[in-house]
Amino acid sequence: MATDTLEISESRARVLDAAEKLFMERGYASVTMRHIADALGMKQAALYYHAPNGKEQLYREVVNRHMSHQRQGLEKVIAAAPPTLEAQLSAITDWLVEQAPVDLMRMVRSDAVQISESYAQELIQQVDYAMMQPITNIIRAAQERGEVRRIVPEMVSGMLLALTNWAVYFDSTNRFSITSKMMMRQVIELMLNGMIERSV
Amino acid sequence: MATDTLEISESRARVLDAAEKLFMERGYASVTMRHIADALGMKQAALYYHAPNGKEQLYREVVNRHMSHQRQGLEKVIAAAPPTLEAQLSAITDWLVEQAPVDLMRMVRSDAVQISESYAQELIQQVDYAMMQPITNIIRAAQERGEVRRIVPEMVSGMLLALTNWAVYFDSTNRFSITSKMMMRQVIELMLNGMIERSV
DNA sequence: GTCTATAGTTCGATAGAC
DNA sequence: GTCTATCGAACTATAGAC
Repeated sequence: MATDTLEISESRARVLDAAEKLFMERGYASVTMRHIADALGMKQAALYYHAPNGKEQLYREVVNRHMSHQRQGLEKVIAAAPPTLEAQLSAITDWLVEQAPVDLMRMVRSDAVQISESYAQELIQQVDYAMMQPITNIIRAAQERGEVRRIVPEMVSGMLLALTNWAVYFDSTNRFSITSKMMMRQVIELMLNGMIERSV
Repeated sequence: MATDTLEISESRARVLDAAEKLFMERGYASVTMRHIADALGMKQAALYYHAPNGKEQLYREVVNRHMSHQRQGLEKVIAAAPPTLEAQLSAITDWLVEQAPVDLMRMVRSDAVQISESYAQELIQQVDYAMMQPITNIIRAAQERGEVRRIVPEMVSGMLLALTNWAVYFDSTNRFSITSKMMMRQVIELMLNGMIERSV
């Protein structure tokens, strides 16, 4: 995968940056090659010098680079975090909200599907490897330390990804005076301790 | 709003049904008037007899009807559920997963935005009124009964919507041998009691 | 590397016959 | 109510000058 991604030719990175920003914000169908070219300050046809294989392949390369970036970033912040579950989960959600907002569900169910059904499956695998696995691993480790109850760890990591996406979206609607990062701290606290009043 | 929605002329309902199914599955931009006409077994031009105000207005009417449907359904199942928090939350998620899968985040951030920025704001209001409020109310009631800790209730209802959307999506990827309804039961149990091992 | 020009499609929407 | 035919706009992509 991504033989081109190895050559980060500076100008190629600029193209991928502009394409990523637009694809992730508006979705595959809504973004035209003209939009991307405009963002780069060039004409639509000139973009085909940098993306000679067309829009579809450009989207694939954007996703490949993004998932690679996520996997590396997650592994890095997890390794750097204190070895407690709450600290690690906070480090993860901090990292995720700092990245450009990504709607994983829309990517799989709307964007990837209109490229091809098989690509949607491929994207699911990429998300699994790049984003789910690193989180699942620390949940499982906490279970083995006896800190966490018997719960399917993949369920928890899926929840965390879904809730982070939602927090970023929620923040963008300006309904609360709280940042998405702070909101996720509260979400983590809630997931760890539950909603139920226990003061007795 | 929705002066036309009052006349449920049977054939109009068929058009809205077909449009809703496609819009909710693929998103506004990816669905063409031809797709909708095909689903109804008619030619693309014939669809304009039923939707004379075009694609944009058709989407708005689909959303209006859907939100009205959600509000009525939520109020109904909440009223019918046993007066305990867990039973009411389960009734809510049961209802939500039984409906056609809806990606609220994509609707606001991708679909509505390309109609107009102001329509995106309007849709946020509709989601608030139709889906957030009914759930927020029962969280707040449980807090007043002393069952639930001091948490912003809107945060909990937002989480529940996000997680239900995610569970339906997750189920559609066929990764677990568990239905989204059962998955949401476990999610509710986790949200109530937390992940932390308390056996001591 | 970027441009103009344009081919080839597809889309939303309208006109008019039946 | 549904059809055929078509217009104008927007999109992907290519060709070729500079």
